[in-house]
Amino acid sequence: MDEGTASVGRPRAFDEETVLDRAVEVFWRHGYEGTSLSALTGAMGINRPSLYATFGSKEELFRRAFARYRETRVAYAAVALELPTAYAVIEEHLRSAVDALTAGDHPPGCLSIQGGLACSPENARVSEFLAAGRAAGEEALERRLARAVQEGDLPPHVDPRALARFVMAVGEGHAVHAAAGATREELHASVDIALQAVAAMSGRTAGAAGAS
Amino acid sequence: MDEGTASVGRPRAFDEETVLDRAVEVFWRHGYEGTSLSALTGAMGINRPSLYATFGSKEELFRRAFARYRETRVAYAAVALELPTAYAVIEEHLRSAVDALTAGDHPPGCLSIQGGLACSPENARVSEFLAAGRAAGEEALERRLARAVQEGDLPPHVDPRALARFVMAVGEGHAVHAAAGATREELHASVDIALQAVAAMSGRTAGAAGAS
DNA sequence: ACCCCACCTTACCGCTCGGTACAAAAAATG
DNA sequence: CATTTTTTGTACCGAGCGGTAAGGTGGGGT
Repeated sequence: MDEGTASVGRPRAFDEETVLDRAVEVFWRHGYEGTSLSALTGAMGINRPSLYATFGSKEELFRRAFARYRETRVAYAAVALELPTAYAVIEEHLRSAVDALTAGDHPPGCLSIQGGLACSPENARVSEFLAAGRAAGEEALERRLARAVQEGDLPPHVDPRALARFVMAVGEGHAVHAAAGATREELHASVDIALQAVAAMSGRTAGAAGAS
Repeated sequence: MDEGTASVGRPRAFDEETVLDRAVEVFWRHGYEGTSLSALTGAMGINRPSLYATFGSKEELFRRAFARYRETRVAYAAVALELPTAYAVIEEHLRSAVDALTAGDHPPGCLSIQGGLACSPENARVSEFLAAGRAAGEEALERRLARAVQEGDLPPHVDPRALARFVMAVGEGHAVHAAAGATREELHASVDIALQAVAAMSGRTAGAAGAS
C-alpha cells in the first residue's frame, strides 16, 4: 500500500519530474491538440508504454503538466499577492508575467492559453480545465484586491472583481502578443500604460475618465 | 477566360458565401486543428469533393474563412478608426469588440485567437497567418494614434505604438475571457478601467503612475 | 431535344492518431 | 543463482485524419 518508493522490480530509467518538464515545454509550444504522442515521447526521451504506465493517458499527462507548469512557472503570481499595496501587487504581477512570457529558456507565451483555447468537441474538457486554472488565479487576485479596499488601500468605489479581471485580461493579451513574438520591452511599455489606469483608480484622480 | 460566372454545366447547389459563413463558425468554435473535415462538411451542408473543388484545401478554406470573418465581424475596428479623437477611437474599438465577443448569434471570443494560437509544426503557417492579421489591426490603430499625436489630440510624449499594443492586448484578453464565458457586462467593466489609463495619458494627469 | 460538362455522391486512399499486447531486460529478494 | 517484479523496446491495433478517383446526376447552351 505504500506508494512512491517502489523498491522491488526494475527501476525507472528516467526521472518523473524531468520528463514532465519536457512534456510541459512541448504542450506549451504546440498546444494540446497540436502535440502528438510521438512528439511527446521524442521530447521526453521515453517510449509510449512508459508514458502510459506513468501518466495514464495524454489528457492526464496534460493535467499533470499544467499543474507542474503552475507550480514552477506561475509561482510569481502568488509572490505578487504578498506585496503590501494593491498597486504593488498589480505591478509585480504584470511585470513578472511579462518577464515570464518572454524568458528565453522556454517557449514564449503562456501554457494556460496556448494549451488550447478552443478544442475539438472530444477535447473540450481540456479547454475547460485551462479556463478553470485561469479563473482560479483571477479569484485569488480579486480576493487580494478586495482586502485592499477593506484596508483603505483602494477607494471604496473600486470593484475588485472588475479590476482583477482587467489585470488578468492585460496579462492574457500580453501572452497572446508574446506568443506572436513581442519583445519584453514592448510588453513592459504596455504594462506602463495599464498601471496608469491603476494609479488613476487608486484615488489620485478617480473619475478622470470621460466615460459617462 | 471570364471567371466568376460559370455558365455551362450543372450549377452549384450552394452559395459560396453562405457555406463559408458556416465554416467560419466551426473554425471559430473549435479552432483550426480542432476542426475536422467531417465537422466542416457537416456544418456547411456540402460534401468533401465540393469543398475541395471550391476551396482547394483545409488550409485555404481557413484563410478564406478568416478573410470573411474580418470583413463581416471585425468591420467595427475600421469604423472606430474614423472617430475624431484618440479616446473615442479607443473606446469605440474596445466597446464594440466586447459586444462582438459576446454576441449571441455566433461563438464567443475571437477567431483570430481561438483559430490557433499554438499549432503543430506542420500547421505553424496557420498561427503565423492569424498573428499577421492581428498585427495588421494593431498597426492600423498605431497609425491612427500617431496621427492623434501629430494633431495634438494626444500629448507628444505618448508612444502610439505602445498605446496601440496596450489596446490590442486588452481586447485580446477580453477575447480569452469571452471564450471562457465572461459576460458582456463584466467585460465592459474591464473596458472602463482600461479607459482610465487612456484618460490619464490623454493629458489630464500624465505621469501619475509611480513606476520609474 | 440533344448533348455536354460541371457538380454531387459514394467509396476509397495512405497516413497518423492515441493507445496497447507481448516478450526481452534489469534490479531487488530468497 | 533462480525467482519475482517492474520497466523497457518493438510491433501492432482500430479509428479517424486530410484528401481524391470515378461514375451517376441534372441543369445549361445550341
